[in-house]
Amino acid sequence: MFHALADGTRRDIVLRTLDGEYSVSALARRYPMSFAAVQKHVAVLEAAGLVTKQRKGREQLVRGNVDTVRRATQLLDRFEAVWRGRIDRMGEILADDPNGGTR
Amino acid sequence: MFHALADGTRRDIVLRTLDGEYSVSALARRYPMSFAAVQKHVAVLEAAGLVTKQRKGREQLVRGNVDTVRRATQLLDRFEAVWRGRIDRMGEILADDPNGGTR
DNA sequence: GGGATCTACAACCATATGGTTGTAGATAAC
DNA sequence: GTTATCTACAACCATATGGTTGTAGATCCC
Repeated sequence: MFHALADGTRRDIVLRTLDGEYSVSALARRYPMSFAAVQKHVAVLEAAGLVTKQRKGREQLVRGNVDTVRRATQLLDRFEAVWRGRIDRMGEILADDPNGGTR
Repeated sequence: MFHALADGTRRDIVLRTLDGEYSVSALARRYPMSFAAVQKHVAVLEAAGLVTKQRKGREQLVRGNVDTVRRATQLLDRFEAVWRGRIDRMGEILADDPNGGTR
């Protein structure tokens, strides 16, 4: 998932498709690369669950999936929680032992 | 930055070093790979600003940088904000036009 | 001083990545 | 029916990635 978000074009595709539906070719027109390249990016995003595709006639509509974005956010929040835990423990040590950290 | 977070070993290193300080070799002992491999991961994380290194004698202490994690979180929050904007607009359309979406 | 440890970095390798072009199947438009 | 459009996928290429081993400079310990 982070890997899928690691590419700038893919992040942009997610942003666009969170804002509205786009066919793959409509997306491709917006980037200075071939249709096939954009198609691959969409496939990576789809495999990561960041977008979903829905057939509509001959075109395939791409929509961003906010639930997966939320899961990424939650994962990063857990990083911050670990950090807070460390800071809290440092506070406890200072509170328990007035001489903590000195010799 | 997302690229740096895209590797599982690197995410684990960030987690550990957010929780406490580790020398590079102390980190390396925890993973089933060579010291040099872990060193490279740390270098990638440092370049992305996700960890900082501080010399202490012959060892190099690695600390996670919560500020950068926060920036990643904020970026993802912006993704969700775009999504909310879309939903809000959809709500407005329905409110403005009772026949919206039908033929 | 001499040996052990920690780090840095280069060289190398297999595979993944991001891009290309080309071909082919469905669907829409005329 | 024929042509144009949208999509899928394969083949290919250059470069990046994640791993290895090896060498070498600092620092610590005896």
